[in-house]
Amino acid sequence: MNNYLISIVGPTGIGKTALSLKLAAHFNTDIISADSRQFYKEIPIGTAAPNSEELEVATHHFIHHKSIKDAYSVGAFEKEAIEKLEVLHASKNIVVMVGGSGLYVNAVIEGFDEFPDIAPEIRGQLNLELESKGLVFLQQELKRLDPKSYKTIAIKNPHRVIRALEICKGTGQPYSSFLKKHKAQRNFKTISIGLKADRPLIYERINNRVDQMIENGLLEEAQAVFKHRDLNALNTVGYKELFNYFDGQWTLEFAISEIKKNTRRFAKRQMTWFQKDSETEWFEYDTNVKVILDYLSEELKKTS
RNA sequence: GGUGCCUUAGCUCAGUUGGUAGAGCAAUGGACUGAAAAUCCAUGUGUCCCUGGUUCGAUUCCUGGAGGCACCA
Repeated sequence: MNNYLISIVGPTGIGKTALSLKLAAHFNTDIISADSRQFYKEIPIGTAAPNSEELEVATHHFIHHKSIKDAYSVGAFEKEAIEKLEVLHASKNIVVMVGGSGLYVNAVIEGFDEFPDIAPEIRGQLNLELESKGLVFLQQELKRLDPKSYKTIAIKNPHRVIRALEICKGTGQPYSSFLKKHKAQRNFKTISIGLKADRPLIYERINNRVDQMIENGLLEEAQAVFKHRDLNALNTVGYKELFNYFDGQWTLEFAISEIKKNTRRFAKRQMTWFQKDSETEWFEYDTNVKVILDYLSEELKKTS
């Protein structure tokens, strides 16, 4: 018997959660979340995590399983998600995955190359050097330690440069030497479906959803985590803007309009990412679920 | 009603000693191997408010008009 992962992708606010619930109910299965911010239990409103009613429709995994204070990464997620899928596939041959974090979706479907764990102090040190000596200095370091990566990675992107350098320094070997670029062997087949809509409609839905989040208590939620604002988990749309309001730098009105703008830009980046995958079958956001189920049953027949 | 200033990209404004123009923000396109809701890259043609005049040529100078702001009545 073949095992399957039905992966739902698309921009934020388009209705992925609602579709995932319908599919999970139909196939009587669990939902794996691949959303890099819904992991955190302290920030459910601003991340549009499924609410308690929705969480009861199906068993969810990787929702609210971490604290904003936990260090977490896509590598750890890949490992946990694959382990979880092994367990679930033992009793269910179909599992639903839903999430808007392209890198995390890829981690599960295709896997990454293996990298040794690197002591976090190395990255801390590199970030200090970025501030004191500048990006050009780090670029030259990379040129010396890993000329291949120097040529291939986005050299103007500090995160990329620091990531490559931390591997070089932490392992004594070039970052590029770990990149094998082969897809991981998975014990399941993936069927990827995407939800789409016209740009103005997506933006309108985003604007409305932000207003709804404010009504639902986003300010209180952000206030409660304000003192942890430096944590990476809170470098998140909906929080970082409100922190500027709490600071007195921005008016509430401006902060809210910035949240809307940054969410729209985020949605655009998600679309750019997901469009690349030619395996994904795209449906209009309001497609009747029957149509999607028909497509899925065809695909399940085809590959079994 | 009078006087002065203003009207240029979606917004806020530069600028052209007359040769049809450029910044910031917004917007758009893209990248992405353990920070990813992160981070980074690329992209600037618009009746230069309208009208007539001067000129080889006017967004720029002049006349008239419209709208805005300020002050004086």
